[in-house]
Parts: sequence; structure tokens; C-alpha cells
Amino acid sequence: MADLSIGDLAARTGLAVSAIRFYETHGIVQPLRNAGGHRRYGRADIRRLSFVMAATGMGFSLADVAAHMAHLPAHKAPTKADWSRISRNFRGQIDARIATLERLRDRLDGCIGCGCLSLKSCRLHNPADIMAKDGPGPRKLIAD
Amino acid sequence: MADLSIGDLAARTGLAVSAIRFYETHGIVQPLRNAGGHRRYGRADIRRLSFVMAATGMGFSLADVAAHMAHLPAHKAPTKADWSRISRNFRGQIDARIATLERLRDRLDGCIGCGCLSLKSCRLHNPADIMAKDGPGPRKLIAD
DNA sequence: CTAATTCCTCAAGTACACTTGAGATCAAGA
DNA sequence: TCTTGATCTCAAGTGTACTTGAGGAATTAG
Repeated sequence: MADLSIGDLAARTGLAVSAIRFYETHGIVQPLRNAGGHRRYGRADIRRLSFVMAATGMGFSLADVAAHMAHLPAHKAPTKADWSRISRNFRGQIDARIATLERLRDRLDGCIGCGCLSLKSCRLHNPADIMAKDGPGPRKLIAD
Repeated sequence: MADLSIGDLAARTGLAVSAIRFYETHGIVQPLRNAGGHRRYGRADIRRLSFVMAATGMGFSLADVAAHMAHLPAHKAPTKADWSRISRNFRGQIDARIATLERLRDRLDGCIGCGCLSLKSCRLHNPADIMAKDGPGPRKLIAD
């Protein structure tokens, strides 16, 4: 009920209209169309987009977010259980990221103390658990 | 002493040679040149690049990182005090990011409980302190 | 000394996340 | 009804962070 135009949705989420259309190409929202071909959204889409904003704003990729949201029903409003499951999954990723940041912070604290004068002992210089598993390359250092 | 080739540096940091050259265009490293025009790095550059990897890996922009590193001396090895100052400054940004992630996490916890059935009360839906100051637009949500 | 590596520069390409613009259609208020 | 504003599609552009490739010179292992 009370379907929204793309402009309404933009106004309510703070996103640009173009961004909402872009997210649609990633399957994050799947609006219906009215007689004239204009997109019509439900209220649940406000929440979807808020979730996307929060997650991408924290540095998670759209692909990541889209993968989580793929578990939500397409056109009917997600249930409490739907959102709960997503929240729990995503929470794991957030916790992982916090842990990594805390490790980095602790290392920097160590550097403040040691002055980083010893290459061998400096933990910043050997960030083994920050760096990815498969060989050199800066690819996806914080991949979950 | 013991100056390193770009390949040596790549091997020791895990970065691609092309990435190190790219960082040079951003002023992050400023190698000398030997007679044949090849870049020569000092050991201190290993640490510089490790710092960059840690920071960019956590989602900080190169510009951010470069701004911090601009306070390090260009060609002489940074002193303990130099690194300490950078560590302290950067620590502030890390703490801010951790705090934002924790807020997001707490909101998700709230959503797990409430099931996000109320648009008005859902905190994910009104992430005022995640969203930037100046009006709508997803620009730089996590800017420090 | 030769051959294989490594390195050089510079231009162009890639991936992600969107924005901008053109040209046309749809919707809503005076 | 008219006209302004919102929306449509599709192509191309933007910024960030790099990678890839071409053509050529320097370095190093045998």
C-alpha cells in the first residue's frame, strides 16, 4: 500500500535517484511499474536502502550487500524473521571488521611505544593476519 | 644503507611493483635514482608501505594516508617521534571508525529484537549519526 | 660477453560505485 | 488543457585505485 515514486524514495532515504536506479541493476530493489512505466516502490524498500547505505557506508561492497539482501523476498515485505537473519549474518562481518581495526590500533599503540626502530619486532611491519592468505598482492585485505 | 630496488620492495611488502610506482605519484614514497635511472629505496620505505597497506586495507583513502605521511621526512629515515605522531593521529581515525561500526552493530542488534516492523522507531531507518552533516547524498558517510 | 631479468616511461585499460546528459514520455497543478 | 516537473532509457563520464601493455634501456647470472 501507498506505493512510492523513485523521487519519494530518494527524498526519504537521502539517496540520489540515479543511485536507486543503479541499485536496481544489482537486484537490491525490484520495483513494480505503473501504467506509464514509472517505478513504484513499497515502504519496505526504504528499509532495504537504509540497510544498503549503512553497509556500503562502512566500506562493504555492493556485491556483499546484495548477497545478503538476496535472501529477502523480492516483492512482498520482508518479515521479522527475514530481517533478523540478515542482521545476524551481517553482524558477523561487522564484528570481524571491528576486530581487525582493533588489531591495527593495538599495533599502532605498540609503535608509539617502540618508536618503530626495530624492523624485526615491529608488528606493523609484519601484519600477517591483516594480509590475505594467498600470496602477495593488496587484493581484499579485509575480506571477511 | 642497503638500498632496495622496486622489485625488492615489492617482494618484502607484498605489493605489486606497479602499485609502488603508483604510490610514488601520490608522494607516498620518493625514491632516489641510481646511475641508470632505476629507483632506489631505503629500508624505511618498507615501513611506509606497510603503513599504507594497513590503512588502505581498512578502507581509508590514499589521500587520507598520504596526508598523514606528508609529515614524515622525505628522504631521511623517520625518527621515533615522527612515527609516534602519525600513529597517534591515525589512532584517532581508527577509534572513530570503530565507534561508528559499533553503533551500526548495536542498531542491528536492536533490529534483531524488534524485527524492524516499526518504521518510526527503527534505528537503522534513521541512522542520523552515520549520515553526513550536509543534506542528502551518500557522499562520504564515514568521513572522519 | 651474452642472455635473461628487471626496470624505465607513458598511455590505456579495469573494476567499483555512481553521476550526467540527451532525447522523449508521463503526471499533476493552475 | 496546458505546461511544468518528474520519470523513462541508454550511453557516456567521473573518481579512486590500481593493472596491463608497448617499446626500450639497465642489471645481473652464467
